[in-house]
Order: sequence, then structure tokens, then C-alpha cells
Amino acid sequence: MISEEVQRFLKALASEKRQEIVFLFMERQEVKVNQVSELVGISQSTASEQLAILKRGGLLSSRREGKEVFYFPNRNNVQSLLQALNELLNDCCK
Amino acid sequence: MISEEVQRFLKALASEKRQEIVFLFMERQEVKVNQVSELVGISQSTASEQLAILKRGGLLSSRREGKEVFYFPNRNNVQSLLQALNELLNDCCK
DNA sequence: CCGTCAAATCGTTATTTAACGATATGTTTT
DNA sequence: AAAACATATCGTTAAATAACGATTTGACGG
Repeated sequence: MISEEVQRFLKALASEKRQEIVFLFMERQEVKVNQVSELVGISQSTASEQLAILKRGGLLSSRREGKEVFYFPNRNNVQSLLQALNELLNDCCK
Repeated sequence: MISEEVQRFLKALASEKRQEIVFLFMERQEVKVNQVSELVGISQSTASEQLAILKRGGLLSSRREGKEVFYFPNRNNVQSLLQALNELLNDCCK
């Protein structure tokens, strides 16, 4: 009915904690897992898990640098997911 | 952090059953609660509840006609919610 | 004003999701 | 190859969401 990709995108966006994480990128262009944990006030493991969900949802990418992993917005993908969502809703709701 | 409206919109869209409901409007312009119940394969009460969530999420409107209630897409609102979402993500992720 | 029918709300149970601490993996430094 | 550190994964518990049947509300027709 709706692609797995867009599905995961929507689910990723539906949580307030994850939105909070996403909005960290208004002020910085990348963050380490530990930073997210501190800035958002969740444990290291939870931060890692929520970042993984955002990544699978196509919102973020990551790169490893030594023992640290930096997450950053997957801008092109967000663009195209939004486009896809727009088109889906076009067909039924606008 | 993010408006209640957009919040409810995102949560409304995050469920597969509700997506199924939304996509009913590709083929028809309005549906009664009972129809949703039959077409999607859920009980009357569940249909009513899910439609209410979609309505609170700004995706649908309804009108009563006698004892029946018709739900239909709130097209203008969907338009502007998508716009809002676009702008939000603009500021952090694209 | 009753009966009937559609939809909404309620109370409960089951499923899903979130969060945590503990443990494992992977990378660098010694 | 062991220590040290960051992140990921696991196993569990708590919280949120979905679904149902039963009941209530609201609208119409007798």
C-alpha cells in the first residue's frame, strides 16, 4: 500500500523524542551518539537505538571516525521522502 | 518544539491501518464509518476511533447526514500541514 | 415517546514501542 | 594482545497504542 521506506520515515517522525533529536541539527551539522544522549537526556543505549530508527527512516546518515560515530541529516533522502509523501497524499487528500 | 497540530498529523499518519483508511479516498470522496469498518476489516468502534484520530490529525473532516456520518479529506488542511512539515524539516534536514 | 439504526464512548485486554542497565563489538593506543 | 573508550545489541520492564465487545448518545420514523 505504501512503501516500506515511507513507512519507516513516518514512524521515525512520529515520536517526540526523535523529533527532538532531529531538531538538534538546526544548530549543528552532526552529532555523536554521546552528545545526543546528553543533549536530549536519555541513556546511551536509547540514543543509539533512536538514532538507528531515524537512520532506517531515511532521515539521518552516519559516518564513523575512529571510535566515534557521527550522525547527520540525509538531506537528499529527506527531500525525496517528503516528495513521495506529498505525491501519496495528492492522490487521496489534496 | 513542534506544534500540537503537526504532532497529531504525524502520529495519525504513522499507523498502517490509518494509512489504509486514508487511501480509501483515492477511489471515493467520502465514506461512512460502517463502510470503513467493512472495507478495512475492523470493528465499528475501532473504525470510529481511528477516524477520530485522523480527524484530530487534520487529515479528515466529517459531516453528519441523518444518522450517518461521512468522513472526507480535509484537503486544504493537509496541504498546509505538509507545507508546515516541509518547512520544519527545511530548518534541520534539507 | 418508542424502536431502530449509525456512530461515539467506555472498560478491558493484547500488542507495540520506549527506555534502561548490562553486555558485546569495534577501534585506537600502548 | 590488553586497556580504554564509543557505540551497538540484548533482555527485561514500563508505558503507550490498538482492538474489541458492550453501552451510550443522537437522529429519524412510526
